[in-house]
Amino acid sequence: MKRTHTCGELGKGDLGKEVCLQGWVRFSRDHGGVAFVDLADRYGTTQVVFDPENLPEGVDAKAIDGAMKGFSRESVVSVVGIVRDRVPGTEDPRNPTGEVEVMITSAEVLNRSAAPPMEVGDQKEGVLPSEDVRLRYRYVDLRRSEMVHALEFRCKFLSLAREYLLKNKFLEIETPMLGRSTPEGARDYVVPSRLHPGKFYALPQSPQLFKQMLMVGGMDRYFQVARCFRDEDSRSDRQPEFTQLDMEMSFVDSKDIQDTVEGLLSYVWKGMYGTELETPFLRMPFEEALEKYGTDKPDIRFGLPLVTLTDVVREAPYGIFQTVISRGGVIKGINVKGSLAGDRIGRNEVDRYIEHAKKLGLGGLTWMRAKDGTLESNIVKYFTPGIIADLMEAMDVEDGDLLFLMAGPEAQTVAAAGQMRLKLGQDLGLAKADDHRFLWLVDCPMFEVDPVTGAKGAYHHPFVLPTGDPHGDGVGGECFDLVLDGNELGSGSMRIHNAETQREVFRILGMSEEEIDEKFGFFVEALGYGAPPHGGIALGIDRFMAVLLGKETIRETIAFPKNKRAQSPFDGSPETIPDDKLEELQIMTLVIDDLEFE
RNA sequence: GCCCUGGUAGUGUAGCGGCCUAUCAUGAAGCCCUGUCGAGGCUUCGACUCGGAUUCAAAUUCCGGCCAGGGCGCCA
Repeated sequence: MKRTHTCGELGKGDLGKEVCLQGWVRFSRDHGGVAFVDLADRYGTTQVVFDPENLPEGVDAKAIDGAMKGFSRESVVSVVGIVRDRVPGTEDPRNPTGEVEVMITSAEVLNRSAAPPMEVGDQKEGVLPSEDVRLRYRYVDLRRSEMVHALEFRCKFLSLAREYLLKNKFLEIETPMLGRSTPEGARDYVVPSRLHPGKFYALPQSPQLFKQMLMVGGMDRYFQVARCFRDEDSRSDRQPEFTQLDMEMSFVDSKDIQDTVEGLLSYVWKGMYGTELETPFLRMPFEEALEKYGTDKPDIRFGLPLVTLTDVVREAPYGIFQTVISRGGVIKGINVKGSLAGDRIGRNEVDRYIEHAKKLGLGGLTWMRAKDGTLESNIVKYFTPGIIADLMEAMDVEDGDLLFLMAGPEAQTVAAAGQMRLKLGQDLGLAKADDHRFLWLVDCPMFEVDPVTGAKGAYHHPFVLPTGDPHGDGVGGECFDLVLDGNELGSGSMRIHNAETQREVFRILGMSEEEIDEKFGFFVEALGYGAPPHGGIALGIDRFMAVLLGKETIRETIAFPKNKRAQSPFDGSPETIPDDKLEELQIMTLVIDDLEFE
C-alpha cells in the first residue's frame, strides 16, 4: 500500500479512516502487550500503536508483532492502520498530531537502519555530537527538526525573494560557471580545459562582470541565486562555495537599489514572520561606524558607543597615553554604565577584560570607576581635576559607571575597541537573539591604502563609481553595505559605466595598459557600446540565514557544507584523479605520494 | 603560514601522576512489563587520537604528529 498521509497531518478530522504511513522509527515504547512507535518524517511525528487486545476481526497480530521486531531506531517502515482517538488523558498537546493515534493493522519494515550515530529525536535537551560526526552522517543529521527547519526557512526566504523580484520586473538569468580568472580579489577555483591544454577556466567569485554586461545588454533588471566560489581559508561565516542573491538594475541611483532591497526584505519579512519590517533602515556613514563602533559592520542592537578621548587626555602626564599620543596613536574609551551592570563588574572580571584586551593586541586596558561624582582608579592621580571633568563629560559619566580606556596605534586600537565593545555587549547580554537591526553603511571610501606597501586597493571592488575625481584625496565610492546585527550581509554600489573612467580606476590600482587590455579588455570594451548607468547589490544568503536562525555558523544553513579545511566529509572531496585523466588534461602535479616539491 | 581550544565506549561526558580491571548518561543486545510519548525495571556489551620522552608508576606531565573547531593573515 502507498502512503496516504505524511506523519504530520492526521488529526481529529481523520478519525476512523484507514491510513498508510511511511517514515522513520524515532522512538518506540514496548509495554509487553501494547506498543507505541513514534513514526516521523519531515512533516512531523505520529504515534502508531500496536494494540493486540483491540484488533479488528481478521487482523494477524502475530504478523504485526513479527514485523515490529524489526522496528529498530531510524528504520524506515510502513504501517497501515485506523486513525482513532487517544485514550482520554493521554493526548500529547506538544504534538500537532497528538490528539489521535493510528492503530496498526499491518506493518512492514521497508529498510532496517543500523544503530544511528546520533540522537535524531529533538524532544530531549539534546547533546549533539561533534560537528565532525554530524557532517559525516549528514543524512541522519538532516532528519533532526532543527535542520529541517533551517532548510525550509532558507527555501522559503529565497522563494519569497524570488516572488518579490519577479513582481518587480527583475529577470532571473543564469551566468556561466566557467569563466576567466581575473586578477586581484580572492584566489580562484580553477578548472582545466581539455580542449585547450594548459589553459584554465575559473569558477566565479561572483557574477559581477556578467551582470554588468547584462545591463549593457539592456536586460534592465537582473537577479540570480548565484553560487560563488573563493579559494580562501574558511571561517564560521564563510566557506569555499556560497550563495548570493545577486541583483543589478539600470537607470537607478544608490537609493533606488537600497529601496529595492528594503522592499524585498519587507516582503520577505511579512511572509516569514507576519510582521512589518521597519524601513527605511538607518544610514550610517563609514566614518561614524568606525568612530563609534570600531568596525564597518556595527551591531546597533545595543549602545556602549566608543568615545575618542585622545584630545581630552592629551595633557595628562600619564606615561602610557603620552607615549601613544606622541606616536600618533589614539585613546578610545567605553563607558559601561552602572545601569548596564557596570557597577557589578568586579575586580576579577576587570582583570579578565584586561587579559582579553591583550589578546586583542592592545598593550593593556586602563579602567576607572565613577563614584561620588569623580573617578577612582590607580591612575587618576595622573589626571588633573580639569581633565577628569572633561573626561566625565566626554563619556557622559554618572556614579556607578565603569570606564575602559584603550590606547595604541589608530587602526589597531579602533578595531580592538570595537571587539571589546562586542565582548561587553555579549557578556552583559545586551543583544537579544530575536532583535534584528538593519543598517546601511554609506559614504565608504573608494580606495584603501595598504599601510605597508602604500599601494591603493579598491575598498569594495574596482567597478564602483567614484563620487568624484578618482585621483582626489580620500575620494568616496558610490557604494554601501547592508549590515545586520554586526554582520555584513551584502554590499552594493553604483558601477562605473564609462569606459575611460573604468580604465582610469584600473590605472590607479596599479595596472598597466597592457594588463587592463589583457585582463579586462572585453569588459572595458563592453562599456564603450552603450552601457547604461547601473548598479546593484549581492546579499550573502548563507550568512543571512545564519543570523536570522541564530546559528553560530553558516554550515547550519547549508545541507552539505565543507569542513574547515575545505573538504567534503560526505564524498571525500577533494581527491586525486587517475593519471590517465591528468594526462588527458595535460596536467602534471608537483605532489607525489604526499611529498610536495617546492 | 601563525595563534588559541579540544580529542576518553556508537554518542555525550567524569576522571587530570598510584585510589582506573576508567565515572555517569544515552545507545546496542537480551529478558520483564497492556496507555506510553526522552516510557519504566533487570542483565550484558562497549572507550583513554597516534608516536616519542619523563617517571618505580602516565588517560593524567612534557615534546612532536594527526584530527576537529575558533581566530589572525587572507577574503578586489
